[in-house]
Amino acid sequence: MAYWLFKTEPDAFSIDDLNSRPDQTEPWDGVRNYQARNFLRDKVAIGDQVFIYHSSCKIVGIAGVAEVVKAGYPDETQFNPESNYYDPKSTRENPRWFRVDVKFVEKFESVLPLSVIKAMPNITEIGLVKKGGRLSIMPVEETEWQQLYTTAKMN
DNA sequence: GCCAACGTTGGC
DNA sequence: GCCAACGTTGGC
Repeated sequence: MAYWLFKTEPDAFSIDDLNSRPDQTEPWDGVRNYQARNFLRDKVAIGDQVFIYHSSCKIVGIAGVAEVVKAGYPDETQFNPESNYYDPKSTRENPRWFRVDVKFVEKFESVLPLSVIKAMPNITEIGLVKKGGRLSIMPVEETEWQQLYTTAKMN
């Protein structure tokens, strides 16, 4: 089993939105970054654990946990001219963009803020603190996952 | 295939 | 709203 972090803007879709769905699942669509695409297409597997990260909001940080319930499959929005995520260069024979489905697992009582994550001395590999923190789908090492999870639960 | 220009992300 | 850090595009 692997660990991941998915970003979302809570103004558009938050962990509470995920939790409030009748079946508590959601397709993670609209990712249009090749590095993130490669993870979604090739690496993310059923049962993997996912930190849900809130970005571009008052308190940015890790808000809770989800679990992958469907591995990578073509993102239908790329074929829809009406969609914001439409990509005219993508074909059904050779889809360019992929997505996965996740289900709600838990919401932390308080968000683990990015400022705290950055101040944790052993958290050095996660994409949040590398590459300018701009990747929207990133792997999390198991040792870092454990530390982040424990810290989030203490808050 | 290089690289400048441009667009986007995202923390602050 | 600013701006730094990236990613993408397109001319050559």
